[in-house]
Amino acid sequence: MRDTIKAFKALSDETRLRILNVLLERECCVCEVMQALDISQTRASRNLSILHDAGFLKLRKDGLWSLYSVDREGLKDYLSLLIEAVSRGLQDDKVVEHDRQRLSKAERVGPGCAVRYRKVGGKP
Amino acid sequence: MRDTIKAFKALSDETRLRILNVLLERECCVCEVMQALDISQTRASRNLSILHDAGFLKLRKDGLWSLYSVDREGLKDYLSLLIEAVSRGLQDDKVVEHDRQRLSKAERVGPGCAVRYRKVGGKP
DNA sequence: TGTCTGTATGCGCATTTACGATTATATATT
DNA sequence: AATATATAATCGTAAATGCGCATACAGACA
Repeated sequence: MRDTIKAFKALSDETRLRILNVLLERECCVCEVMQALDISQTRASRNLSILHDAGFLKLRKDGLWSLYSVDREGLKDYLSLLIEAVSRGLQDDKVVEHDRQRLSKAERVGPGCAVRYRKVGGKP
Repeated sequence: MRDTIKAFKALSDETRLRILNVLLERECCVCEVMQALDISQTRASRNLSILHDAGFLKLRKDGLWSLYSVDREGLKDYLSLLIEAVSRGLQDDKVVEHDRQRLSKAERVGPGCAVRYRKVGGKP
């Protein structure tokens, strides 16, 4: 689940979506990204590394340059895996499994539902 | 782009992924969700509304109860649209279009690349 | 070796986010 | 109408996030 969250978090930022779009055009070094988006070097570098860390980018070093890229098919496959995970349920996760167990015992109207979260006395 | 970001942001949180998983089992009211995840009412309600606002959940009112649900196919289709948007590029977006234009003029080695972000004097 | 250059990293700050506690709203029920 | 209950909204706070500034790091080359 942690990786899934990390992946979605990487995609939930305007700068990073813009970077992804630019990289879909072609492989870029950091300074090309900063030129394309008109952002600072720090900002470009850090968001590139976030996307890379989340598994969306490939990194190739060429001398001084860090060349980031993303192959469309690879990205599509990766996203498809995420879709499967979400739409079928994260079955291999212990937390989620525990949730399901408790759900089976959950009652729509029960003695300990929302009641305990209300002040007993009400307004005097 | 704003909606895309909102959707991914909704998915990049453990509580909300857990909620989604529970709702994939069956339709639930808020108090069932809080029982299943063992979380507070406030927390359950707020995160449910975030997922709903992002377009992942359907809401049905029945008396006092708010019944949230998600149909697997609908979710899958919705996620597929997001994937398409990301993996093909957000073409209908003005910001992104502008980025692409600047990219076409961007140079891998240019006079105003990373240089301007370095202190001129160096260390004395 | 020393310097130049592209990239990465610490640090501080402002903004955003998630949460609990409380209060408000809406629907039943008596 | 009065009360009870399920849910939503508000407020304050702690943690996370994004960014710029400055600096560190690594490769290229004199």
